[in-house]
Amino acid sequence: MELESLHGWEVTPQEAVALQNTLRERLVLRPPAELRVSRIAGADISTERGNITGYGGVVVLDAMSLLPLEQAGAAVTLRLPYIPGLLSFRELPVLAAAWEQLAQKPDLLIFDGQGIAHPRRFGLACHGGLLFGVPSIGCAKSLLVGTYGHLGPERGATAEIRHRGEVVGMAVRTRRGVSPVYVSPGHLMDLPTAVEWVLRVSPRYREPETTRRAHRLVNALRRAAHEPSRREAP
DNA sequence: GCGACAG
DNA sequence: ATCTTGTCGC
Repeated sequence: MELESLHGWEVTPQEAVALQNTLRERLVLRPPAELRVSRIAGADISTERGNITGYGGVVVLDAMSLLPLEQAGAAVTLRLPYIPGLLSFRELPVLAAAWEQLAQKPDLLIFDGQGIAHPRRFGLACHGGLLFGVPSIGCAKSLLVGTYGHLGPERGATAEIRHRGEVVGMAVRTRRGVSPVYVSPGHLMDLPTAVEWVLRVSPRYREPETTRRAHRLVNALRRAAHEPSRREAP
């Protein structure tokens, strides 16, 4: 039984921290031996300034062609503000609502945030992978913790992210001359496999195609709900 | 105590 | 993350 169901996401920041320290013990930082990725997905949310409703979405792509196969979206009232280190408690309720609508779950899920490159080694991708029971990767646009050394300018260049003496992730250059993305394992995943997949799904742009598709979906959902649909006008 | 701080 | 116009570069 998931601890989340016991608390129903109604947690204080203090309880959330305690929950992270407990759930972290369940992480498996190694991909299943039989892992075969044919469907790969991205998840993201979008909000308004007032921070009342969160629009979340998951987009599933064919792992080879990177073409969309299925997508699902949801709108949920956010319970927590953004608190560094507790992002999963803000985003997962709405992402879970979208995830449950998928007819066919993906083999791998990439989150827009950290995996174990986190103060308590339990970032969004760890929590989400564990909650959904799916191999997951964290791919963030900036660092939450840790530092890294020299990174070559060419696509494919990498540099280990270290935090408290441990390698927790990798800075990965997905496009020449552009700032890197920060990759770390979520659940049922290891760092080399995570880096390999992020590069594979980011053939042209800085961010993974999965993340880009999810980002576009949730922004469209938010605008459709906020902006009066002003289409037909005789 | 002071600064840092995914989205 | 969101709010926003123009602007620099391939």
